[in-house]
Formats: sequence, structure tokens, C-alpha cells
Amino acid sequence: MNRKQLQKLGVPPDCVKLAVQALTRAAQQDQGFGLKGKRAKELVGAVLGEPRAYFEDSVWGEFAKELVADAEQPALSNIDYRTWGDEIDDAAHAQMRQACLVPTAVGAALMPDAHLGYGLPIGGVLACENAVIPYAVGVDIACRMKLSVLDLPVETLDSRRNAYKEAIMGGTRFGVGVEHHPKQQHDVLDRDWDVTRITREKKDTAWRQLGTSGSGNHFVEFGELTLEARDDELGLDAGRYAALLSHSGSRGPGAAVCSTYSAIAQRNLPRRYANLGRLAWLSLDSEEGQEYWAAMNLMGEYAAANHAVIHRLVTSLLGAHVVAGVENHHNFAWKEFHHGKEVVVHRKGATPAAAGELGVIPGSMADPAFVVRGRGEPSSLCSASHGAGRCMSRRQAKDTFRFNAVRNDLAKRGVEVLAAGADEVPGVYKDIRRVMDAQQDLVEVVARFDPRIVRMCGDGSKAED
DNA sequence: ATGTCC
Repeated sequence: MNRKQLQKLGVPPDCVKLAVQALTRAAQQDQGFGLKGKRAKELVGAVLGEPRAYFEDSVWGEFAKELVADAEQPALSNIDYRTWGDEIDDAAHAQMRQACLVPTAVGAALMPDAHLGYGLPIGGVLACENAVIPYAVGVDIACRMKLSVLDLPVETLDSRRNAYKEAIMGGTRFGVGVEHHPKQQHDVLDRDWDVTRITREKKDTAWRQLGTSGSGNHFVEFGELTLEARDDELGLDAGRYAALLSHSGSRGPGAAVCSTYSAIAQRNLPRRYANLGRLAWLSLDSEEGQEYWAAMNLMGEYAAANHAVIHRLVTSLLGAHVVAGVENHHNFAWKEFHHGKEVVVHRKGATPAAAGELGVIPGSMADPAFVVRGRGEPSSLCSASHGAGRCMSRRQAKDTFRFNAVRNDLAKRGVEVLAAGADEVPGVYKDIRRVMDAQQDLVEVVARFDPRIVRMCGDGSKAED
């Protein structure tokens, strides 16, 4: 009997392989019994009819157990999600509805900067029970923000402009595959990179890329931080400060971890869930799930180290010291308690916003970023947006904007862009002020950061220096 | 967002 015949008989697709193995064993034990025989059909039919009666059978036991396990696989969920903001496209909603079908999903929310992503939309928050979804964390695992407030008078942003520009140009590296020469040092290299094969193999890449910014929406910029009132936790009085803000992640190694474990998850995805595709999950009880969890957390430390090195290099070139700081992941998964039970909360392009938790939400190269304090709103799973959110694709942006023209406009508005592409100009983003208005119940604004000197990945160069 | 992976 072949696969097709077995399935016609009622064998679930995920059990066909074991049925074939059982038939082969049966044929070996009984010389007069061929695989095509009517008897084969009868035997398979009998096991299908009462699988539990065959659990101890040396020929049919394994197949029988798989039949029962397959029937007991959890059904699709169908949970609800709340949405903040009203400028979210249908495609992002469609992805969120798919995510709400994931069998382990128990909570979901969509942030006001949401837009289309792989698997879960960017700006999507998804809580699962005892399972992790690599593509609900995202390709750039632990993509993150870091703000450092400097001990230099805010006026030096103008009076010492060249020193600031040289510090950014000398201390940062942008581009796909870009590395530091010589390699930088950080304690993260002393962590255990042998937790998975892929982290072991990517450790040297990680070292070479340590302290680099990559491409896309990543940036390093100087700007002016304004506090309307003293903030004790930040340790800053009301006033204006020179500050350094960066957006970067786990570079090549994080992408390799994501693709490795999402491929495993998708390969293991039972056929009945096939249309969930890139939302494939790994049980935290499985070896693969534990490996991903360990690798993801290492990438979290690595991304934090990248920012630490960037800030170390840039502030050291500038001759500045750091007097206060805020940082947070916005592509990550955490074990947290919500509604009385422990769940895995995936935030993919979403800022953790538990009550009292500080975070940074950037706008665009010309619009303000905000230091925020979470309000711990339960229905958002204690989350907020991670930025303004794109309202135009990179492709469309290249056809719509000429970067040099935009750059001249921005210069008149007091923002000097050292390098960037047309796909990251302010016009490709929603209005950050509207996005902040839409999430007043999620975060309170602690400070505003206005960009003054900005570096992103330049156009037409994949590995510029 | 990354890098060219049988």
C-alpha cells in the first residue's frame, strides 16, 4: 500500500510513515502476506478503528500510539486581540488574526505602529503557553534602543558640531555584513556560545561585528533631550541635555539563530497547522525549544553589548561621560505572569511597558524619540509601540523621494543627516505624535529627544565604512 | 534585517 492508499483509508498524513513501517514489519514476520493484500487493508483498518487495543503490539504499537497522539493534538485557538491606533493596514490585521489561531496562544495585542512582517506583524504582541515562536521574536533578535545622556552642555551640539560628527563617523560602522577592524572587546564574548551549534559557529562573526549598526532602520544619532520635570529614576533634573541614541540589534548571528530555529519549527509543524507557516512554534519542553531560548537570550546580551561598544567608542572619541541612560529590547520574548499564569510574551516591534518600566520609542531621523514609562496596561500585555511605524514600503519610498532633496530640507530644520537612504526619510513613517496619542493609556512621556546629527546606512553601499 | 546557507 502506498501513501495515497493509506490516506484514503483514513490514516492521518502525519501517521503515514509509521503505517508504512508497520506494514513492512508485518510483511517480514509473515512471508505469505504482501503489502498490497486485502489483509493489509483489513489490518490497518482494524488499528484505525481501535488504536488503543494495539498499543502493546510489537508490529502496530508505534503506529497506534501515533494515531492517538495525532487525534489529541490541540485544536486551533481563536483568541481576540485589542488594537491601538487607527492607521493599521488590513494585511497586519490579517496576520494578527492568523497568530490568534496558534494552539498555544492565550493573549494578543496590536500596537499603533503595526505593519506587515514575516509571521507575526511588526508591532504584534503574542502570549503563548510554554511555547516560543521564532518569527514572533523576529529576524533581528533583541533589536534594541539605547540612550545615553552626556555630561556636555547642550549648546555644544552647535558650538562643537564637528567633534560630534567626527565621533559618529569614527565610532560607528554601517552596512550589511560590516565588521570592526580591529575587533572590539566586550564581556559578552566570555559567555557560553556553545549553548547551540549555530551560536558556536557564529561566535567569530559576532566578535567581528561587535559594535556595528548594520542597515535598515538602524541608526546612531546625537540630539537634544528635554525633560519638563525632574525624574528621580532617570536621575535628571528638568532641562535640556546632549544625548546619544542608537538603534541596533544582534546583526548576522541573530538572523542565523532565527532562520535556523524557524526552519526547525516549520519542519516539525504538524500538517494540520500547515497554513500557520512562519508562525511555527517550538515547545519549551522540547530540546529545540530550549536551544532557541538559550540562543535568543545570548543574542539579547550580544545586542546589548553592540550598543555598549557603540556608545563606548562614540563617547570616548567625543571625550564625553555618561550621566544617565535608558535601554530596552523591542524584538524579544520573555517569561512573564499575566492574568495569574506564566506565559511567553513575544514582542516583535513592541516596547515592554510594565508599570514603572522605562523605555525609548524613536520617531524618525527628523522627528522626536520619547523616553517613556510604562503604565502596565493588562490588555496590551504591558506593551507599547516601538516607533512610529512605516506607512510606505522601502520600494515605494525609493520611487517617491530623492534623498538629497530631503536631506537639504532637513538641514534647514536643524537636522544634519550624515548618511541614510530614501527608504528611511521621515515621509515613510507615520506621525510619531499621533502614534503617541494613540497609546496614552500604555505609556507616559518622561522626556523628548530631538535628533540633530544622524547616521544611518548610506544608499547604494552594502558595506560602507 | 541579514547575507549569499545543498
